[in-house]
Amino acid sequence: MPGKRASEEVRRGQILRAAFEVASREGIGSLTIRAVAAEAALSHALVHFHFQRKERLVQALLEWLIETTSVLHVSEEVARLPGALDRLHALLQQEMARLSHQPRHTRLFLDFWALGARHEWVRARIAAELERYRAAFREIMEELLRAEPRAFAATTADGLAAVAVSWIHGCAVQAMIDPENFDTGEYLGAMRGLVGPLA
Amino acid sequence: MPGKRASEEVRRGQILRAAFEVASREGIGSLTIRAVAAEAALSHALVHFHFQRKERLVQALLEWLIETTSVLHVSEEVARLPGALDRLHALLQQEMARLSHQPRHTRLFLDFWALGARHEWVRARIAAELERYRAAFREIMEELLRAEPRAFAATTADGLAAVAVSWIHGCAVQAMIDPENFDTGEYLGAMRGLVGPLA
DNA sequence: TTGTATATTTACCAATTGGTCAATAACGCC
DNA sequence: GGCGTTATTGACCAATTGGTAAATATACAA
Repeated sequence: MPGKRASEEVRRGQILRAAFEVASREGIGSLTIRAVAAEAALSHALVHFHFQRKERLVQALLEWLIETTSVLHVSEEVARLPGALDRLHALLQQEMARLSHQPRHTRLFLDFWALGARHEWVRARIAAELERYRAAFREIMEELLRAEPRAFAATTADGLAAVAVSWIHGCAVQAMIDPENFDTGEYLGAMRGLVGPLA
Repeated sequence: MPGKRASEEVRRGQILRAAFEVASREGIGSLTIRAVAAEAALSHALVHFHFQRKERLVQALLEWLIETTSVLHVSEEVARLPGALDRLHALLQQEMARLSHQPRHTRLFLDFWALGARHEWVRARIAAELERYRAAFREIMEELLRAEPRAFAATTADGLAAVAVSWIHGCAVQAMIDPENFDTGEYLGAMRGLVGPLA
């Protein structure tokens, strides 16, 4: 006996939010259509009706995750900082704060990351997002090189951006597995100590 | 009709190697007792006989993985390098090389890492290993601080070790998801450019 | 050879899973 | 109110899964 109807758009959003709840709580490996349906208080057949195959639901969930994760948005406030180095520091700090403020998003991203090692479409999608991330850092690094050409003579903007991205991701996985020993201030201070003296 | 017998030790090793094959090929999520048994050309009941529950097999696999991964072993050659900074560079280079030379181990580690976000015993085991890893780096960093007290005045050995570990792990996950854009030389060169000028 | 311990297997069970399908009720339209 | 469209549901299916138990062949000792 069918319940109340809803538009396709509303229903899909509702199901995707439920999928996020289940996946972030139990892991993508434990994401079942039935669990999602139960979370959304719907029948599992309805999930099939809106997403056809399970793979498409997971695909849509990855898109949803990418869209709803506030990743590397250079805010007005940060952009208005005078020195390129200060902007870099602010950006690193902002990204580290994000890891702590959206822990479920970060954890789920790690899940997809692991999934990407086996499923080509996941790998490609994340690689594309990774490229955007790297490009945003590269921009800042180019400014930095222009501002302080002598101090950073030994490196390139690409290289510096790569280091920054690697570092952020390393922090993400460590914060996940060993949160007690993860001290944002210490990590940031050390990075500042490394980059700062050059300028 | 039972096949040839084998000692418990031999058989356990055989099963664990099969488990590694399956897990590294298809992911931990797809690791089933039957798949492992098929890989080892044994009956699935025998796997149960030797490991009781599936969780124990996965547990044993994590131990096996940690034991057989050549992680951060400071070789004689590296230890004999004169400068602390040179030793650090050599160590970073060695760790990056490991990521490329044991890609299946690295991938499987990432799988366990993601698993650790949901299973306490995985998290605790990896956190312990992470602490060992960090401690090894801390040792080098302390030497570095002793050798160049003025250059690294703004940081601590703990902080520097944390940055190094974060960076290595960030490289690991990036190399996994986006191998085409992962250039060891570039990454290493940029890190050298950051740390080198200080000394 | 006979007997015993156990490593190994086949057969089986219950639960879960992705997926399909026909029945049905809610909704907009006339 | 009647009617067609379709979102929604429960029932069902086949495959896979972790796990158990009894049967059986193997290795080894007496």
